Amino acid sequence: MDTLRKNLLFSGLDEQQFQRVLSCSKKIELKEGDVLFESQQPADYFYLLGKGDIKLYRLSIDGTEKIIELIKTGQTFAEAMMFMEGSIYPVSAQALTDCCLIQIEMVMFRALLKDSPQVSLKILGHMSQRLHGLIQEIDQLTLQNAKMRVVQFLLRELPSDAVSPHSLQWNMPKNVLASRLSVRPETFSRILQQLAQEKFIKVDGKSIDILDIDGLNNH
Amino acid sequence: MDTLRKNLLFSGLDEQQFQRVLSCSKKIELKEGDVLFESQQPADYFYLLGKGDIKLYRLSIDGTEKIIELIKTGQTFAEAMMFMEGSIYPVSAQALTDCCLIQIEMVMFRALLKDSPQVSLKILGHMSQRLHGLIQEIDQLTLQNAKMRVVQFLLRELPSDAVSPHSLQWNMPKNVLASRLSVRPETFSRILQQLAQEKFIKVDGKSIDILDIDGLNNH
DNA sequence: TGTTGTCGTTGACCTTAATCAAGAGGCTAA
DNA sequence: TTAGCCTCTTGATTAAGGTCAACGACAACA
Repeated sequence: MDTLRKNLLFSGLDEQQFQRVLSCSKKIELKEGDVLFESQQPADYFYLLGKGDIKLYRLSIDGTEKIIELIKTGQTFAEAMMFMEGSIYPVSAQALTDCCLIQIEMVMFRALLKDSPQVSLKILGHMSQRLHGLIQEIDQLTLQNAKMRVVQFLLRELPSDAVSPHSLQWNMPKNVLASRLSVRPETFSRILQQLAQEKFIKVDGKSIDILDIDGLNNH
Repeated sequence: MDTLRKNLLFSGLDEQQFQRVLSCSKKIELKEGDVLFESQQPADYFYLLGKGDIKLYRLSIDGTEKIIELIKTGQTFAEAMMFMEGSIYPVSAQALTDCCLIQIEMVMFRALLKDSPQVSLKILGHMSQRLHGLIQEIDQLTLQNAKMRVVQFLLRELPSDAVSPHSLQWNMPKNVLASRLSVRPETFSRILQQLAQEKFIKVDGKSIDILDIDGLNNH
């Protein structure tokens, strides 16, 4: 429950309010592969991920999966659905690794917001950011090609003060990254190989060395 | 200023609060083609469209335009950016027709929110919906092909109680619709023609008759 | 130790929709 | 009226990326 206290979202709360949040929270553990919720299910809870990785995704009719977002330790998710009439999850959530998370009742939390404008504003901030991110996503899907998307993705994974060379590492399979980027695994592989040939990166299993950040920036 | 009073967003305000909103609002008029704001510009205002049509769009480096959203009379827009640090517009806005709109100062309005949790909740609701819409958009871009997108678009333009046949009409050029759907005008034209051949619709200039709603629903 | 399964890569081929090019129709302005 | 400019459509071609199939690497495991 320490994770909860530390999360920015709740930092505007006084002790009493925080206790109220606690009282409608519950610890949840997931094994790798467990499904937390599915798209179109009623959205009664939102979550704070304490440990592990979660993927948010949508399925098409023919079963194809598109990962909308990868949630990492410390992030909250699904809180954006709290305010819709009907309020169903627009995505499904599945654990990529063993996870430990905190489940918070939306109804209770929403009630709390009436007394606490600061928290409302914080959530609004979160949602603005997510909105911005989604617009950027649409941008990339429509105005840029697959290679650009991969490049942008790599650049965004870098800390802002990174200098070449810099090493990146993932603990999830490459096809997950591919889906996140809306590219087939085969294409993802080919693009990485191409970037390696151009001496921008060096691929070695699940880690990628970024050799030339500036080079990547100019396509 | 009557438009303002009628908008749902402000319906939770008492007279005094409403006066505060008024005091930081201004009426704006645009001619067709006028640019209201551009992407990356500091976001100081949000807007309520009283009359006309506005397009929100992004430009790629090579000048290609992708319309993110078409705003119709009565809608508010850009209010989602109110809560970002830095707070810049993620899109550009241009008038498709002569417009009449109300500009509201974000700083002032944001201050108001601290005293009025109901309005905060309303805005949160709005943003949830927009978020949901964007996710659906990504869904359509990645999990569906161009024809499906057009079909979904047509279906969504129908009022929920519509029965076949039903006539739809636009006052904007077809290439605007095409960009909204992330399809080239040529492709859009071909798809409409194809749907017409399949007897699902009948195209006549700027109006389209939907002949078979059920047929469209099953692709 | 081999067996099985997953993951990643590679090659050959195919499909979708973009691109390029041309022309038809409509509207406005001179 | 014609000229010029849009918008829209249609046809031919192309390119990006998806699909399919095969295979090697590697881990888990009996």
